[in-house]
Amino acid sequence: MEHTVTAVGVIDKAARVLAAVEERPLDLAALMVATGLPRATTHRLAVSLEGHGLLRRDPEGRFAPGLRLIALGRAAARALHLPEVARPALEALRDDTGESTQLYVREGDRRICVVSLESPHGLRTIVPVGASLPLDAGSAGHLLTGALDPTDGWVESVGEREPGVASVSAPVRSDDGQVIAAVSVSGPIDRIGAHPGTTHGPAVATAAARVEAALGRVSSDGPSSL
Amino acid sequence: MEHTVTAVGVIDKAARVLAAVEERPLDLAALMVATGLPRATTHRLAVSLEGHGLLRRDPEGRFAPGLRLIALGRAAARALHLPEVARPALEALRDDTGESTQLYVREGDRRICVVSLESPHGLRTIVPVGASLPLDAGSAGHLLTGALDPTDGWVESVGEREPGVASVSAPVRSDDGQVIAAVSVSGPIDRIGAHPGTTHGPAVATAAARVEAALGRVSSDGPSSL
DNA sequence: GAGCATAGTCCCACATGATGAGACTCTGGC
DNA sequence: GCCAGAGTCTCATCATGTGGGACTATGCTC
Repeated sequence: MEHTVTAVGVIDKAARVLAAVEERPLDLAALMVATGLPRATTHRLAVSLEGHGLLRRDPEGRFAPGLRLIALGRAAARALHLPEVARPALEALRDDTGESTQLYVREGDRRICVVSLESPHGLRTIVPVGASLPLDAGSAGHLLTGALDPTDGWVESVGEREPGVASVSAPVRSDDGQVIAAVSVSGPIDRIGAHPGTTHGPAVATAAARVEAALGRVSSDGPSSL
Repeated sequence: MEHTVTAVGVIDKAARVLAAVEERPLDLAALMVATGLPRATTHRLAVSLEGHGLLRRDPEGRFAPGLRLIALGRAAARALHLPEVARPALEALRDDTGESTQLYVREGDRRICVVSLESPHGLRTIVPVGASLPLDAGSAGHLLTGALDPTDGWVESVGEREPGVASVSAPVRSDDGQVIAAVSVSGPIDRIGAHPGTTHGPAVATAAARVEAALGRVSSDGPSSL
């Protein structure tokens, strides 16, 4: 795997250690293999990261991501101001399509609605801000697992989360390709049809791209999979 | 502010940089002041961290926590297996008190229920796993803001989240004192009274301590505020 | 219980990578 | 147009990180 090289070699190595344990906790030997570093170096870096709470030992003594990363991850999400930054694009999407629009972010194995704008139609989908929904139902949920990489830039679902409701979603990605949010349009099948992506997909993808642009510089100058 | 010193000075400095931007984004000058590092050093470390996605520039060019931290924070939360590890303690608490018990974690400015065990009583509070609730109502919400440090080890609330419902919560902390979850007992005021902490507080605090113990080595050997 | 392989930890001579003062360019305020 | 201070970059210096190997601990096999 390609590794980012910067002007500070120790940080490069430390980043490799953090990346190595992201998938699953590793003992020292496995961490050596995963990072390609000599044992003494691996040990010294891991213990230093542990000292700062960036790694921890699980009950089996293996190295795992540390709890400081939870707090720092929260700080990163907070600093993004995603709901505020995304709102204009979702308003335009609501006005353009006439349907309810939402923005979801992933939290653990669920998704949380962080922006919700309702359609003027009498019959409309209503998702309150703060609503917690599963990942395995609805177009936004599928996107937020990161397992989909839609070639058209959007995915649709029909009747998955709720009978009679269809939705289209597009991913908001960081510069390194990670899905950080999903923009959605949703409405009754009777009005938006069984293939809402055909009609609304491009507009949803455009809104997601606008959110990405509005976020400005997001994440590193590192390798991008976009 | 005291800084952790380990065997790798560059990681010590990088951790200071990450800590400095946790509260709010900082430009280079402010980051110098916050970390006490010379400008060239600060710049070089910040750009290297940015290269790995651990920092990013916000639209004003200030350094902020990077999006890799969101993914790593998720990995840290996942590796903890908190719901599974906490379940036995919550079962014992439910059996001991006869009331519904829950475990909440913080997500942004809300809290999510990750374990929910219901009382055998016909009249009982029901919070589904996955429920997303605000932080400003209910004992668990107050705890998860991190602003409370209850001397008795628990806090109670009455009728805040829902009329007729009272609750007691105790914090689950990492070794460095951060609140990572809240253990709660909740039930109708008519049965558990207007001061449920008097009756159930010690048991809730004990359950939280059991969860902490069950987590084993959690976070660093760094300075503890406990 | 002995033997062995491999885990984790630590030491230290040495090579090299990080340091930081200062030079340089850019930008915004006056 | 001037200036202060932002951000970026260079490079001589030396302090630090490196990594081979020694050591201890642990778990497994016989």
